[in-house]
Amino acid sequence: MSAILPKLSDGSLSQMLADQRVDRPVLQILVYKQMTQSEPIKYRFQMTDGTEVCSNFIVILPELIQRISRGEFEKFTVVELTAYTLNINKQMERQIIIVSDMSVVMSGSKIGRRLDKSESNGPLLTNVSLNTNANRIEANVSVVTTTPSSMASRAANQQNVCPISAITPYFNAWRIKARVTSKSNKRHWSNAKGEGSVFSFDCMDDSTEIRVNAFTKECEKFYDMIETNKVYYITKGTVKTANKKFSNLVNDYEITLNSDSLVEECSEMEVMEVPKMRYRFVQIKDLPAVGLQSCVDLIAIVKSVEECNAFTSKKTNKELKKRDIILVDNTSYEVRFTLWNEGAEQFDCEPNRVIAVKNALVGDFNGRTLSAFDCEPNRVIAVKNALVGDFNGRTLSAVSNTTFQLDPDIPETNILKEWYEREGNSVTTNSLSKSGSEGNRDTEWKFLSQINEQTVGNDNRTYFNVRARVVQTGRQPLYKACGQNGCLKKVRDNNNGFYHCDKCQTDSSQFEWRLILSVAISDCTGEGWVTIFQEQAEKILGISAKELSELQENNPQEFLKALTVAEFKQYVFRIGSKIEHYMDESRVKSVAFNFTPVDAIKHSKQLIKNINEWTN
DNA sequence: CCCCCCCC
Repeated sequence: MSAILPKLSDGSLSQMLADQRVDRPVLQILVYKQMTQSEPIKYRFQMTDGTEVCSNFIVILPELIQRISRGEFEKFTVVELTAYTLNINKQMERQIIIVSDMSVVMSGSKIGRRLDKSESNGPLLTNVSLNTNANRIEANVSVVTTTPSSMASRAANQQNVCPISAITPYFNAWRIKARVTSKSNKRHWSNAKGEGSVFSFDCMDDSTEIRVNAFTKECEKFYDMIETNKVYYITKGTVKTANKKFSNLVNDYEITLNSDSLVEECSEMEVMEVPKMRYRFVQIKDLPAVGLQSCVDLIAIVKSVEECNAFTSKKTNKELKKRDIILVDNTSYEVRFTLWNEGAEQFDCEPNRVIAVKNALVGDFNGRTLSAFDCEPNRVIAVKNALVGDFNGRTLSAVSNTTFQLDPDIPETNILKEWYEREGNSVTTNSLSKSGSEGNRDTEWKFLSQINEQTVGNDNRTYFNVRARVVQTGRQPLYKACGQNGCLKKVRDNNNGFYHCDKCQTDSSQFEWRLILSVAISDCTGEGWVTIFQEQAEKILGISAKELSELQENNPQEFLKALTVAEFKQYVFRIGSKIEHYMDESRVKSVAFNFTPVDAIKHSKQLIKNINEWTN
């Protein structure tokens, strides 16, 4: 092998395990495997620094797991650990290294064997001193605990901060640095077990989000201190399985503060790197595929704002206030979004602004609607965590942790504004919030094994909702189409610079790249192939047919990467199936008409019910 | 150890 082999950071493992911070150690992967079948998926890696071997590298972050699925970290690959955290697992009495980011230095197939010490980089400190980026300086200073300075204490603060996604009930040495995205009111409760007060807040870092609860003593201690949008270090607390009844965040766990808990506000300097807000936007058009009572985030134009009305609930006799606003996005679909009580009174936004909503509740009154409860309206335009409901269609509601942002500083805002100015303000929109049964709510949920000649109609398409994982994508999705007068027929290359269309009977030097993508999808009962056409194919791959064709011609590696972005992700697909008869057999053929990524749907009671029915 | 996610 003539290639220059990468140098491993010899000695780094013993330092790392002794809790001495090593910045960006270069290690070789010897083997890895998936730890459990259950969610969340975790991987355990065995790595070497040339001398020592450690089998306790754990990968939890979805982004990294996706890269594992794509084969990026094959055997013998040399990687640089760009972010890791050492944790002492008390139950198992051993150290675990949580890897939250790593990059490939050289692929395993190029190296082809285990590297040993003679090929490593010699004493580690030499390696460290070669580099002078900010992280490295911090890493070095943090070891010098005998000479405290502001630098040193800041470095000490940063030390052992782990991503929220690494928090599980199985170790308690975590320390997170997180932004508070919403804070509840203080509530009093009394029942058979006693009485007390409680409040909760949602925290976010660049890995994920988590709900934090504080009861009675901790409620009094921390309620005034916690402020929305501020960043805190939090350490010590009881980690338990999240109660989905009270939380709509995408996290299996939540934290309850206890008497050992420490909460410390971050200095100005330190808050910068914690993201302001994380969204998983769903398009309005796709709301029908979203389960009722789910929560979604979306970004939209505020088309109109109705009056705030007060009325008395017939069910509870409670005095309620509500305000409806109409949201529209560049799918040309609109939905009604209902704000409640203070949120309804205080909402102050002229039409035609862009709104991003986090955590809206999806319902179905006269189509799909969104609603919000007692939310503090910021001057914002993105909705996070809207709840999907089901009164006569689909609606969106805001719940207590729903937030919005007006004209958020993200690329989607400009895309929407441009669309609205160009055509959106004049286009006829399809409302998901009107009477009738449009949308997918009447579409039956099926497992893949249930889609067969008994369930599929003979002549027309039968529509189903399925939740499935993409396990493979076809490698030849592009074709040259005629493109004249809306003709999308495949053309034949005359090999003289002209392309012949059988349908139009023309030869033209022009053609249009189009997509017919085949994907193999799988659920817990079976698998099958579905066809995805142009617009939906561009959407699932996140690239236009034209851009993809350029990659195909100029960059085979990037082409393959672009083709496989959807692999191993889960979606809810709305598919149409029909039986096609051939000479000696008949086959069920399916087309995916739209889809929603499952991680954008959060928890859906409909899906959970469906799965429970199947498994019981 | 706690909240109902409300209305048409």
